[in-house]
Order: sequence, then structure tokens, then C-alpha cells
Amino acid sequence: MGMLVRKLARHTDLGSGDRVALGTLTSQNVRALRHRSLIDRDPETGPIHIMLAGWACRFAVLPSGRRRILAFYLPGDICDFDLFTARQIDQPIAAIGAARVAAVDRRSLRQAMTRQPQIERAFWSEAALDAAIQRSWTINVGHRAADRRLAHLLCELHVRLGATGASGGAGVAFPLTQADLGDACGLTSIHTNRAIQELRRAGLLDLSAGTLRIHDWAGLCTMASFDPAYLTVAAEEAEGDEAVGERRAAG
Amino acid sequence: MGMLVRKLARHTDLGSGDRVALGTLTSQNVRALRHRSLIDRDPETGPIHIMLAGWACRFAVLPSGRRRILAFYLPGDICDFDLFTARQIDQPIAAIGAARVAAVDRRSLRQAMTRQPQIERAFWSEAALDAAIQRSWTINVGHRAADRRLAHLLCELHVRLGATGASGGAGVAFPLTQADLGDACGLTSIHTNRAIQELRRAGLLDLSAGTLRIHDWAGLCTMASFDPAYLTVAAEEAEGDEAVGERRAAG
DNA sequence: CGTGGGTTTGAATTCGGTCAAGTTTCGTGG
DNA sequence: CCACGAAACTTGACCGAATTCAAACCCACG
Repeated sequence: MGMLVRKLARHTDLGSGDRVALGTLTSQNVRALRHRSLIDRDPETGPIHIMLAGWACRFAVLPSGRRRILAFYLPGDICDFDLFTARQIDQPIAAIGAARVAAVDRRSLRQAMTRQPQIERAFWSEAALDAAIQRSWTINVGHRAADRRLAHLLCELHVRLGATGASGGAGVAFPLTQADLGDACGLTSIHTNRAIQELRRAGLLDLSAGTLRIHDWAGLCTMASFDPAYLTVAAEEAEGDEAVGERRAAG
Repeated sequence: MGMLVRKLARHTDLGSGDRVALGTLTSQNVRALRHRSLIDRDPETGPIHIMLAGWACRFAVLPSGRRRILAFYLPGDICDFDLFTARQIDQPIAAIGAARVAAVDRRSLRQAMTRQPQIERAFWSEAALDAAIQRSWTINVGHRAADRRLAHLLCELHVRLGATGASGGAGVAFPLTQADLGDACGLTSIHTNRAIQELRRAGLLDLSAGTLRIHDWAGLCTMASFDPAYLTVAAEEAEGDEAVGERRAAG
């Protein structure tokens, strides 16, 4: 069953019709990606990409030659919300490890949003969530000390992966290298390494061999001043819905 | 005439009906703000805020006590795109200097989007633009050296203010203090000051007494590696429009 | 004429970067 | 199953950019 539906259903009520429509859209044009293969997009006709499995990241390579990661996309995430504008894609998006993405035709998507108003609502909500995450990154890379930065990013990813609280025993699969984490936090891989060691030494977490284990969730949140509120979208009361429902029913 | 319409019309064709609807929405509930007055919002019923005149910024105060500015909102800008979710507002928004904002009821806005499909398109495009700017900030505060950071921010604001190229003679009105700029760039006001002096000494710009004068636009862009492409949204060809137009016409 | 916000200057400190080397891990093919 | 090589991880010494602390300065405004 689709990760996209699962994610959207967290904050938006989706009927069976909505789910079917989303399933159709995301099964149309699925691409398998290997490590570091680019998700490219023709600026004119290019589709919207939605992660089905695996991770991806959006990055920029600066004149200095250094890579800066701007966002991570996890299963179910929508890689961009350029539904209408023929905007040139700002930054390349690349798979981390093996991944599968659905390349959804923008026109079909808009038509689906027309017929299924809840899909449109869900996309607006996701876009708002996306923006909140991006703002949180701006804070993170711009101000916090190295260990706090790492801690905050790991908290965010842990929650976005659906893991709540500590993940003591098995931990969660975590495909990022220390260099990746560094690029996402604005640190060198060397300093990233030292920061991780501090977190380890403090008994907060353990990160190795492709798995992240958080031993002291509360402690980690405190040191990172992480508050998961911005990642949870409460569904709005039904008050305003009729208006939206009405018109679409006519279509 | 509304700054909002002027901004949206840059990338989306707006008919007279659209313009009237937007005018009505933004004239309904206008608030005058003094320096630093907050744009607060009830998480449940709160309206969407749109800048009519003056500047505002979204900021966060960190445990260290330092303020970090996350976004600037200029006349015509939409402060948030939380159309459907009852999300708690992440960060406070405050006016810079005197400002006027329209507090637009979310339900009315959604109804307007229903009746005027071009308004919905315009909002999606603006949201995409907003996201691109936020990503650019993530790069800026996370990686560039102090003077480059400042330069990039000034380039962005200059373009967003509608000024193209150098603004030699009169310059543009610029209400930000060096402390504001510092908070937006992740720098202390002291270091911001030194960085500005460097830009001045290099003959790139002059920033004082509430006006920004850019003497060497090309030079400034080069040093900041600023490419205005991400700020310009090209309108999409009409190819996909019929589908959207159709349904709305029915409503 | 004083007050306070914004700006400017200087010196000491620190966090993170750079450079350079070494070690571990893991996947691949012999 | 082991040998090999590449990528990831780790460690140490040095350096530089930005912060911090402290103190003027300037100008607009009451």
C-alpha cells in the first residue's frame, strides 16, 4: 500500500476514491534509481516526483565545490510542489542508496485534484509542512552549534520516519553517511564525526552500520531544543469543507 | 492598486474578476502595525496575512536568547500558506517599521479560489516561489562567508523590491538595521557591520540612513554567486489549463 | 540638552575548517 | 573463503573566521 496515501492520511481524510486516484497516479510511471542517480526534470513538461521507497536529497553544489543538502525526501514525500509554474528546477535531486520514485504528470495530478478535492487539501497541507521543515533547517544550519545541529536533524528524521520516542533495540534503518549529514548541517564530515562521537559518548544515541538507535529520546530533544509540533499537522475542523466540497461535486 | 495583484500578475494571468475578488479579500480586514508589533494568529480560526505596505519578518528566538530571522515579507507578499491545516503558527511574525497587513479569512479565501481558478494557480505559484526563497536562505546562512551572505541577501531583497540592476542615484528605501540583517544571515550585528564595510570599501554598494544604493550590481552578484532565476516564475503554457478552467466554470 | 538606538572600533577567545594520515568496514572478484 | 580496493570512518595538529566582551561614537528625537 502506498506510502503517499499513508502520509497524506495523517492530516487529511481520504475516501476510497481519493486513495484509488492517488494509487493510479503513482503507479503510472515508476522509476527505479540507484545510489546517486539524479531525479531530473524537464522544466517545461516535467512531472512531479513522489518517493515510493528509499531516500533522496535535494542539493546544491557551491562555487567552492562543496555540496550542501537542502532537503531529504523519505518514502511518501513529495519532492516538489511546482504544480503550475514552469519554473526551472532550482537544485538537482539525487537518490540516496536505492530508491523508487513515481514521476507523476502534472496535468493528470491537477485533474485529480479537481475531481478529488481532498487530494488538493492534502497537497496544500503537505506543502505547508514542507515549508515548516525548510524553515526549521534555516534555523538549524544558521545558528545551532555542531552537536545540536546534528541532534536536531536526527530528531527530525526519526520522527519523519514514523519512529516515536526512543528506538532502543532494533533502531531504524538509516542510509546517510557522515558526509551526507555534514552536508545537510553545513559541517565538514570531520567535524560531523566528532559531533556524533560526542552524542555517542553522552549516551544519547548510536549511529553506525546503517542504523540509528536513539537511547535517550528526551535528552536528545532537550539538547537539540527539538519540539516535534512543527511536524504534526492537525486536521482542520469540518467547518469550511462544504464550500469546497460543493463545487467539486459539480465537476 | 493592490501590491498583491501586481505580484501575482507577474506569473499568473488574472482577469478583472480575479482582481476584484482579490481586492475585496484584502480590503476586508486591514490592520495598521507599528514597529515590532506582532502579527498573531489564532491557530484554529486565524486568517492568512498579506502584506499591503511596509515590511515584516518571521523570526524565532532561540534558547540562547538570540533572534533568528527566517523570512522577510515585502508589500504584496503572503505571510503563510496554511490554507487548510489548523497548524499552530511556528514562529511569530513582526512588522519592521510601520506596516499595513490584510488579515484574510481562510474560508473566504478558499471560496474565492474555488470561484476564480486563476487565484488558486497564483497561490500555488507563490507558494513554490516562497519555498525556493526559503531554500536559498538555507544555503545562504549555512555555507557562505559573512560578506557573501550579506551580499546575497541584499541582492535577493533588491530584486524582490522590483529594482533591477544597479540602483545608483536614489537607491531604494531599506528599513532594516544591521542587527536585522545579522539576524537574517546568522551573524552578530558586529560582524555584520564589518562585512558591510567591506562591501562599501569594495565600491559595491552603500547602505545607510534607510536607503540601499547598489553601485556595482554585476560585481555584487558575482561575489554573492547570486542568480535571480529562482525569483522569477515563468507562466506555464496554456496547454493544461482547459481542464482546470472547465470545472470551475461549472461552479 | 540629554537619552537611546543604531553604528563603529579593538582585543581576546572559540568553534569549526583545513590538511594530512591512518583505520575500519564492506562489497567484489579471484 | 580469502584478497583486494574503495568508501566510510577516525584521529591529530594547526589555522582562520566569527563571536564575545567592552567601550566609544553618532545622530535623531523628545
